[in-house]
Amino acid sequence: MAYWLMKSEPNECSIDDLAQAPRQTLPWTGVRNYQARNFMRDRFAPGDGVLFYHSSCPQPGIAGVAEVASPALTDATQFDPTSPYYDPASKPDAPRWLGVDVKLVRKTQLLPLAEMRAAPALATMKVLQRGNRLSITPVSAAEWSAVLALLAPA
DNA sequence: GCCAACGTTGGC
DNA sequence: GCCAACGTTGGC
Repeated sequence: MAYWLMKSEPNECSIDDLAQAPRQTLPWTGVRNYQARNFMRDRFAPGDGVLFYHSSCPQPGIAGVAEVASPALTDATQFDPTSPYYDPASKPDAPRWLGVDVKLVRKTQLLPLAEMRAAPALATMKVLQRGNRLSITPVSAAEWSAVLALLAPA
């Protein structure tokens, strides 16, 4: 079992959107970075733990816990000309981009980025490293446990 | 709005 | 294969 941190802009998809979705499950779409895609393709497995992170917003931080709920699937938005994630170079017989279904485990109180930075046990987290921009980053078992210890119930 | 950092593109 | 230019991310 592996653990991941996945960034989402709450403007687009927040923890509340996930909570209100049917079966509290949504397809994770719009990943357009090969490294992040490869994590989903090669290393994700159903049941993996996910830290749901709100980025590019007034209060960035971890907003809840989720889990991987499907194998890697073709991201339909790459073929939708009306989508901001449309990729005209991707062909239906050779899809370039993948996603997974993500299911809510629980919403929590927001663990703000500033508190994450202040926690020594989280200092190794990829998302906190200088210059990190990856929307999906691996989380170690130790980091996962340390985050859960800091996450208060909603 | 600013800016640092990074990924991608494309000419050579 | 190199590398400069450009676009994007994302915190502040």
